[in-house]
Amino acid sequence: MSTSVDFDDNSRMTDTTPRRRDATATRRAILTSAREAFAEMGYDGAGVREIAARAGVTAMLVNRYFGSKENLFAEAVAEGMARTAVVLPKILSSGATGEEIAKTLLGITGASDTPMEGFQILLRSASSRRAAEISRELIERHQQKAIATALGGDLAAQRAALMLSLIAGVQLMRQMIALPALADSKSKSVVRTLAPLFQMLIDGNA
Amino acid sequence: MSTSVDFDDNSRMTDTTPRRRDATATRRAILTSAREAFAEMGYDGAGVREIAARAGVTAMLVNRYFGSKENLFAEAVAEGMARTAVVLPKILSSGATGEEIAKTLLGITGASDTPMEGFQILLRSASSRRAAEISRELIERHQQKAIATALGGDLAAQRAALMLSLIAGVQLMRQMIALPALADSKSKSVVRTLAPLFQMLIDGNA
DNA sequence: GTCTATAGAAAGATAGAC
DNA sequence: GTCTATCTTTCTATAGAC
Repeated sequence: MSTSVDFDDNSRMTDTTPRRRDATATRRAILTSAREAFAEMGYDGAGVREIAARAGVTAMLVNRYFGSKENLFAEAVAEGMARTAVVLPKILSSGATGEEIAKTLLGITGASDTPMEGFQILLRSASSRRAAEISRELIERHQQKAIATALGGDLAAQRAALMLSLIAGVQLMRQMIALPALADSKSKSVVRTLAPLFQMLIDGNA
Repeated sequence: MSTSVDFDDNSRMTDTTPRRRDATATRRAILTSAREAFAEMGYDGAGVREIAARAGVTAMLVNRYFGSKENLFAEAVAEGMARTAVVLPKILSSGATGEEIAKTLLGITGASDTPMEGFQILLRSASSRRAAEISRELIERHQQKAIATALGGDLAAQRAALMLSLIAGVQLMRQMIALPALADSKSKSVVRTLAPLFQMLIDGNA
């Protein structure tokens, strides 16, 4: 590298400098963009071009950094699920009541941008076989085990799985399908109906 | 029968006879094929070519009979939901217990071809905005009202909506995500945990 | 009524300049 | 490290023969 240092020193010759040249920042921007796009439009709906455009780069870089769309999706789901993962086990481990869980759930499934991004990606991407596999792995590792531990008692795994089912179902019907009875009606009356279900899953049945 | 066969009689002029020439049967075959394909692979995953091939026709006829893929999907969801619709309200209206519902649900979400095709299409197609709209309309009209009527009592609409949420969530986690705690473990222990939830939605809470 | 053939758009991924 | 330009495939939808 002695004599041919002519692209940093004397930048007169090759002065292009197309962008900011920060690999980690670019990678991070793509991943964030992908997380949002997948949550909004699902695995099939979100195109690499669009994800790249949101991140301010070209489609080529997506494949350069992540190899393929599938790999990008796996990382996006992992990050989304990691974010979501902190919410539920936390409120459970501190001995929350069914009503508190119901309130929390309804509070974070109303707006469009939510802490439930992991589940949203999952729901919007359930069509893809590969996406389902990736999701199962992540749910099992991050969500179910943490919830089952927090719940404790008999049949903790099943109760945790059913709690996840109920949460996913509510998010689906309320946020994505927008079933009026859940989306439009007063949160309070929904909480009243939903709370005892969570309470029963917390307590376990004799 | 007897003398008809005008494509056999004067077959000298137009002798092609490419297929059987039964418009309603062809249309019906396409619709059936579409219902299965959408349930299996979702709106984006199922291509018109593949749907047509399963029905034994070419892709062109799909658009001839249904105008577009979106219209075809709408009809397929409608039929799938109508089939699913008869299951739940029926067992509810006859005063079923939570345990009976739980047993029924687990019985029809294990196999691959199920009476829950309507929900399956919905879950696999939740990525599509248009699919969600179509589904909401159909769920509201066919499922929720029937269930709410069968349930009766206070907050019947919310209770029905939550029952649908729970059903959809269980189907999602058990059949599509294949969460081991729900998919692999003995049905009996899952029923034991699930039954009181349904019972509570049936009774309504004081 | 059904076919073959193809138009036209959009997808994911790659090559090579700078 | 990032770009432009392009390859290849796949999709929905249409045109026209029979």
